[in-house]
Amino acid sequence: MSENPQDIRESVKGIFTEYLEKKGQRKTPERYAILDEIYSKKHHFDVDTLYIQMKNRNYQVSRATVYNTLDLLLECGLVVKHQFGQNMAQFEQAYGYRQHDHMICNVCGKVLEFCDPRIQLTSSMMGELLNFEVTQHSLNLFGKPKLDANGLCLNCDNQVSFE
Amino acid sequence: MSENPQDIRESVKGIFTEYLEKKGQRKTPERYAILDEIYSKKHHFDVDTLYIQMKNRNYQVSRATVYNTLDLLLECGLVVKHQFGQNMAQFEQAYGYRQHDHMICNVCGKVLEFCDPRIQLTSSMMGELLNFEVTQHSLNLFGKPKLDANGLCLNCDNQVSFE
DNA sequence: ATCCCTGCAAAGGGTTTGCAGACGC
DNA sequence: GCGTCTGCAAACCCTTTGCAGGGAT
Repeated sequence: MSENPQDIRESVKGIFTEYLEKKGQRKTPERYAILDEIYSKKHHFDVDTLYIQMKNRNYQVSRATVYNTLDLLLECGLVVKHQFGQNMAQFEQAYGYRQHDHMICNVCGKVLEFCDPRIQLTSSMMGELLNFEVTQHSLNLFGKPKLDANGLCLNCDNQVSFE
Repeated sequence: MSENPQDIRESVKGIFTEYLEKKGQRKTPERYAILDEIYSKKHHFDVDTLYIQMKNRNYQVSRATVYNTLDLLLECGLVVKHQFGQNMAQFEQAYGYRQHDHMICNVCGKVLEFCDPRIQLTSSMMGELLNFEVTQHSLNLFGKPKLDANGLCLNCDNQVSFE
């Protein structure tokens, strides 16, 4: 049922191709390189990280192209976008990954994931009630990490203080 | 149990005073004017709207002071901040208002509110599970409004088309 | 050959910052 | 009077845009 990482990279390439053809858009190497970079790394990223990563791999793309391609990937559902409260948008892979939501650490900004199927119930119930066809949801929990006896954060192992 | 609008405006003033004194911050007329403006209007607003509103009332404050004061109000819990996905942060009153979440219209950007107590359950359960003391949450549902037989949006009554 | 896409750099827009003068304490 | 807050404008940062050259079709 669930594909391995390499299969996923092939699958998303196929989906992207289909999408580009349907929309009459060009299949440029830059676009595929960006898609592949996204799906070869860990789940979350921001535009600049992606841009720098590709530059470090000696694959030169402009920021404009990164933004342009991300728009396409958002539109065909291969990537989702989040605004966790900072200025910078965060993105993540959307294919081959189960539905989940996010817990954001108030101290270090780290993002953890969790699942709760009840969110789906709320989502569909409220859509019905308010006359919307819900296309996306985002539940973000913000919190202070609990510390162990030594004042170390149980999640990031950093020394944190709450003055 | 629930206070009327005028009582609320007095209550928040008291809370703000207490907070400013505890933090050793000055009680400037600008700060109180901003707080009062926020609690005299409808629930949601953004920085620029607030700034313009005050200017129109001939109460001149600088944007810098608005931002500064909003930080204080966020810190003492009288205001909450949202990022609904646009560039602009949205704020809302946090005192005297029941816990709720938001449905954002993909077409017109309008924001509706709803309540579902199950979110609290998810929030506290996930805090426990992930070792966080959850201080805030935001659940945003994004959706396409359902249309009536004439293609009118059931929520905003505007003619909308989904090309 | 067409004309969309890329890369570059400049513009945009919300937010933050630096500094001088004002004023709460 | 001291030290912080305000107002103004410039700086900042992420994102978008305009334009000329290049590559997909």
